[in-house]
Amino acid sequence: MAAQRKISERTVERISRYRRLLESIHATSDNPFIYSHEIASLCGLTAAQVRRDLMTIGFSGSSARGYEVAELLRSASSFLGFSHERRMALVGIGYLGRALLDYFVDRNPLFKLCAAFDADPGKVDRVIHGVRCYPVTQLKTVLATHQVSTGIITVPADAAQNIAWELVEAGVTGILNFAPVQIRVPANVFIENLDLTSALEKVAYFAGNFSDKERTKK
Amino acid sequence: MAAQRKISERTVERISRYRRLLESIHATSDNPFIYSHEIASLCGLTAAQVRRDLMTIGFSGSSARGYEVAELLRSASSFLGFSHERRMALVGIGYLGRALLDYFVDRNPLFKLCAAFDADPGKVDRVIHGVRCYPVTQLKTVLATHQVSTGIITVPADAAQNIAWELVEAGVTGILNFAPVQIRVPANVFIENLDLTSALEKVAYFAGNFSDKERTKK
DNA sequence: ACTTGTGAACCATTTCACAGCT
DNA sequence: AGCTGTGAAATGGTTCACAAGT
Repeated sequence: MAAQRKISERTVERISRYRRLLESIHATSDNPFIYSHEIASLCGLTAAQVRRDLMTIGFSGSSARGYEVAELLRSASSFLGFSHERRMALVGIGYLGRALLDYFVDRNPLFKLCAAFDADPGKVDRVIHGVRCYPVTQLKTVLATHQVSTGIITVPADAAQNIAWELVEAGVTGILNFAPVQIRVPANVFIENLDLTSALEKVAYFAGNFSDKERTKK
Repeated sequence: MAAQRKISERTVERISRYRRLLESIHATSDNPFIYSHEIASLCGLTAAQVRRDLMTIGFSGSSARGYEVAELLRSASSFLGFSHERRMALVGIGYLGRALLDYFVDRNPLFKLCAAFDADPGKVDRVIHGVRCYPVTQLKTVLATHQVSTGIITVPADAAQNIAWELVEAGVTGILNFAPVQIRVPANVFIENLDLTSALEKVAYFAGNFSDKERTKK
């Protein structure tokens, strides 16, 4: 109980990365303990950052042996809400949409991608990468029966806002948006914009103007 | 000249978004001027943020009429380095790689995606979405002839570090990495990690714990 | 000796608030 | 009256540095 107030987006992202790292360590290494500086080095962060994050999710280690891998893995999973299944839907079955279906299906059994939608009748009424495809017109109905809480938008920019509204009306409270437009959602819905173009233009910018973000430690 | 020191990644990303917004406004609207609060509202930001960013790139508007759209568009393009062509290559022709080929090809004529690579011989020696595909073994040779400065990594996690090294050795100074691992590169190479899994897990986290990031203005 | 946990310091980014312009 | 440009304040995030544990 007593959920901590306001955990930052950055922290949640890092917890997700720690979790995957620990999963792989737990599967391959026989050392049941790990130090903050080891996690840090594997994730490209500082040890202080890792300790701060673990403090934030209320996880404690031992001064002598560090953190117990299995325990931390469990704790991070529980923090991220891996205790119950989460149902997701994707809208926009273009190349990117299909790639994401492939990427997310079966990556995590608790994140169930249970429906995909498209406005093009030629793309629906079939199964792609194991996910059933429906016409967008059926979005509300299908989402209601599947209890979907999270949506992924991969439609063209001009259609994105409408789709977002429909998702929200259908009960979705979290959206991962790949369309390169600012989408308005009610305050109780979380939206994460992944703008591939600006990501690439950023890389190009810093590739040109020698970056020196990496700093020699100490 | 007199390049301003240290422009933040956040700022560059926003400039990229402003630029695309202005491009569309320039094409569709006949009003040659725009106010900071208009840009802000269209991008989901505050007017102060927009003015600060434009100040950062050294662009000035007029108190009475705001910013000249065509001028600002030109200025943002020039800031982002759109004056000269930039050559890019993608490594890893899976579903995601193919989707990105489709996404980035012809999106911006100055960002030329000129080669794709894969370790699987069955995936190469052909043209996908207009991009020629080569075996990874030819990476260095092909990149050298094409003068590629920017790389996109969409290979599985365990192959990503090696590919990054090869890209760097071939002269690449900016990498957009989709593999969910921390990649080490020399300090003069810029790397941007786009981790789809942690993005989705973040959305799921905040979708569960009602976000209230949106705040009523004033 | 080397670790964790953490207040405090530091640094980056955003927002405020207002002078100055039109 | 309503805008821009910008110091200064506020906020948010990261790192320092050290007490305390083993």
